[in-house]
Amino acid sequence: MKSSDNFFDKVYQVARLIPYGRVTSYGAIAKHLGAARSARMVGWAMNNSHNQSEEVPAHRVVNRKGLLTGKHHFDGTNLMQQLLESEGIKVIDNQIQDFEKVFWNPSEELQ
DNA sequence: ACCATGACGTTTC
DNA sequence: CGAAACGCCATGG
Repeated sequence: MKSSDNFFDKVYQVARLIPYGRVTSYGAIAKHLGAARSARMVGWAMNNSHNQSEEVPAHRVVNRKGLLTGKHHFDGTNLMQQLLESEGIKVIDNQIQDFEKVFWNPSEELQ
């Protein structure tokens, strides 16, 4: 356990706030946390999300292009895609369709 | 303290 | 329009 888990904790909390059928990007979360240039850290936090006691919907977090870059880190190869499709999100070849439509901006939606 | 890595993002060629 | 390089920042060795 780290002392400055605050950053990671924030990422996890925001990730859990993602509504059903919606997705967000690492940069959006990072920006909302005040670390717009730490988008990579958000991804790193997701990598550590398995360390968290509570489950984190990391499958709802993708890169700015709407590409499931992190699907490779899931148990299955297409688990992430299936989870998103299960929520009504169209995913083709690791690419989310209508990404801007399902995009969830924490800074705006959460206000 | 320094070097290497990473589920990103933006700019440049 | 597509690919590559650079930048940013935190964690680990």
